[in-house]
Amino acid sequence: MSAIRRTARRADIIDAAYRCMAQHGYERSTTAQICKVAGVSSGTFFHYFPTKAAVLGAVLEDGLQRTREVFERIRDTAARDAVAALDQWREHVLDEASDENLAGFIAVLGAVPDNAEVAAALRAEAQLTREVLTELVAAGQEQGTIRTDRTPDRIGTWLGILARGVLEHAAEEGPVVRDTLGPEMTDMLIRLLRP
Amino acid sequence: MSAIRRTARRADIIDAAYRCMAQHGYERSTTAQICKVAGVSSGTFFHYFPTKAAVLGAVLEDGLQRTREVFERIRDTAARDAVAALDQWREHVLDEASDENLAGFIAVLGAVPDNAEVAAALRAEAQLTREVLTELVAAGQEQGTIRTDRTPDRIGTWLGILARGVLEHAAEEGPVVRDTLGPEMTDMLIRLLRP
Amino acid sequence: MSAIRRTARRADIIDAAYRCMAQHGYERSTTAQICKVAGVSSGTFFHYFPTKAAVLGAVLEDGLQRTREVFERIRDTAARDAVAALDQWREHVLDEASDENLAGFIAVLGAVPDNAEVAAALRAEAQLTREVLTELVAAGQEQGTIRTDRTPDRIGTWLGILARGVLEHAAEEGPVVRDTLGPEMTDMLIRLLRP
Amino acid sequence: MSAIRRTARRADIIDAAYRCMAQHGYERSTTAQICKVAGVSSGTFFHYFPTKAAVLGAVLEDGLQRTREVFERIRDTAARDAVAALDQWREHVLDEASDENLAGFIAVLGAVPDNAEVAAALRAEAQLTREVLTELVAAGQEQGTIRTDRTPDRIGTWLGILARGVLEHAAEEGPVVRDTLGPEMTDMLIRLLRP
DNA sequence: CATGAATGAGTATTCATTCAT
DNA sequence: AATGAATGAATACTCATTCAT
Repeated sequence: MSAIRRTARRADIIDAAYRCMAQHGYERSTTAQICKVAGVSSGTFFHYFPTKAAVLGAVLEDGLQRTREVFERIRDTAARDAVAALDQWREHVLDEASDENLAGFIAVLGAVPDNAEVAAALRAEAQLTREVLTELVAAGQEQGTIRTDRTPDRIGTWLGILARGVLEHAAEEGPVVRDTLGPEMTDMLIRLLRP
Repeated sequence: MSAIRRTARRADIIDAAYRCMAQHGYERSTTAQICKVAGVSSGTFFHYFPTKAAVLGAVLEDGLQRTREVFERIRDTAARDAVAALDQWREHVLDEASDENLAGFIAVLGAVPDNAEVAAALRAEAQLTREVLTELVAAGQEQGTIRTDRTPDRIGTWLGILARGVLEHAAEEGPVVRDTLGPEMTDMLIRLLRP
Repeated sequence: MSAIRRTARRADIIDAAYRCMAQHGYERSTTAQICKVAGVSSGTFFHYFPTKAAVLGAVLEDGLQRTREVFERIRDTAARDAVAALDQWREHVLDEASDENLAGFIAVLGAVPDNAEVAAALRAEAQLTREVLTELVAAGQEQGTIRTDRTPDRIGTWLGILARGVLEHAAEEGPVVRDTLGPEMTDMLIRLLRP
Repeated sequence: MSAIRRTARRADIIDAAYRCMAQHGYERSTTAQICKVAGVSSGTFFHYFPTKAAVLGAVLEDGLQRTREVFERIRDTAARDAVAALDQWREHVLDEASDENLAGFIAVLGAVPDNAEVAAALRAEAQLTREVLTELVAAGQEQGTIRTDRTPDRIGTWLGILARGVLEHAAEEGPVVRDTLGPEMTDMLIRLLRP
């Protein structure tokens, strides 16, 4: 069997797991259900992943990969123009909040299984976010567009808190009205960060 | 058996369920474990609660009761001094974030079981929070201490978002350092809300 | 529920497991089958034993208990009359060889699961057998009825080997014809042990 | 592909199965594991053997072949000198007991799958052993070196029992100390068989 | 009211075997 | 001939819930 098809199967399962867990949480998503959604047999499921927790790990790894790409671009922008980078980040947060599945999926992460891979992926994501935001704030401070009465690290932390709040809000309230939240968030950021 | 003892038993179970679920999530907290922590038999457990979901409902109801009390006081203060009320609310949020169990428990709520009682309690809590915050902001606007370029409802929503972010942050990072987060939050609120 | 009934249930399961495993071996005896034979549900099975291996452990523990009783009597006899004790032991071996289930059960023990309890029980049984046989031979040597050109330990070892051979023979050939094997065994022991 | 390579593959699988089963028993040796040890894919495995039981059958057939060769030689010797043949047989038993894998493999045979081929091989081995030993004893009786107060068949049976005991002993105690067991066994045989 | 033995549907996972490439 | 992806029946074990005592 070709490597392409093999990858496709794997991706199907990851995708199915993502959707199931976003809707019903980790524990209530049975492997049988994921198999059904992915259109594979239980045997195939365990051919690709040793345990159910491992698929969650793969889902997170996948998400981490996408986050890395987005943050890479934000990082590049920040070096030139922190305000523009901030706006990119804001768009990214709103994108996530608008993705119905993702918003639901975040909730899952409150009750993760004891699994090294899963824990590692979560830590990596948190670490990455923290790093990039801190860097972004530091750049803004140097460029004179962001207040300097707090350390980049602390301001970055609060940006993270804000993002989490928006995501949770979206998970609760359903698909967030982007047109409302977007401008409001811009306004908030200006007030919070201006020198 | 006296009504007092009956109530005590019930409270023991609720408390045990709260602690178990805060630590391991809803699904991974077994009734057996809750019974053990509460010091009762499974028979007794199901004597007081028809299902496992019902205990979660009771836990939430309990929390809602406490929230009501806190918010009642905040409401009273707001009528006279919205800024002072805001500070009370901020304290309340920090209290919650500092309560290790509660921070963990919030995470649970991402993956709740299909249960009318539970859903109702959650809705009531959200509704109450929204109402009080909106009211608080409206009062502040009238008193001239809060910006008036947005509706009380929208500003209230963002306060809610902020609170959720802090709670989630606490759940992830462990017991939050109050001394750091507290002043920063005050600063944030001032920047966000001043006219 | 009374302690008596509780013990009875446990005993039922142990007995069922013993019979199933004697007939089909450990791996091929499913818990479902054992439950059926014992007349209990799977829930009850796991209420009394944490794992399938644990029942095997209990079966062995049970057998060890019976072995202890038999060997206690043999030990007592040996102090006075080693030849008589030897005959008691021979009877015991033939009893075991005649028990169709037991003969089959011995075979199981070739492929035991990795389980501490099981391993311990097997070791205890082997140890006990070795001890008693060694003691018996030593007594016979003192009483002048057993050859003294080998150590009690070595002679005891060969008695053990003989017993294993008889048991295996019985497991293969079906219910052993006691009337044939009995006298022959006496003859063998005389030839092997006389001074 | 040449017949030689074909045979080699087959032999590899048989050898791998032998080693796996000797170590973990029949049920606990998975086809995947055997494939890995043999260095072939599952497809190849099932190309050469229709079922897992069939490989066990082949392993036994292989062993039977080797047994035949040994016994052929013993048979030849017996016609001239039963005592010498007995010593050859004793060496053979000790060889088997010293072979760590074989000793372990014997244990497997307690829990064999329901399979005609396997059963046939086992029966053939038992039959052959019985025949040769009976013949050997008969020759010894004619040569005046073995007691004549029992039939060759019964004496042969006891020799078989003894061999089984030694094998089981080896399986339990690990690699048997040949230097100890060898002379002792000679001594036993002399005592048991002399006229 | 309190207990804990009993239940059985449900779950993750294993593994011999098939078959398209 | 050789591969290894795919299958799905089978299995040990969990856990919310019931009910006789």
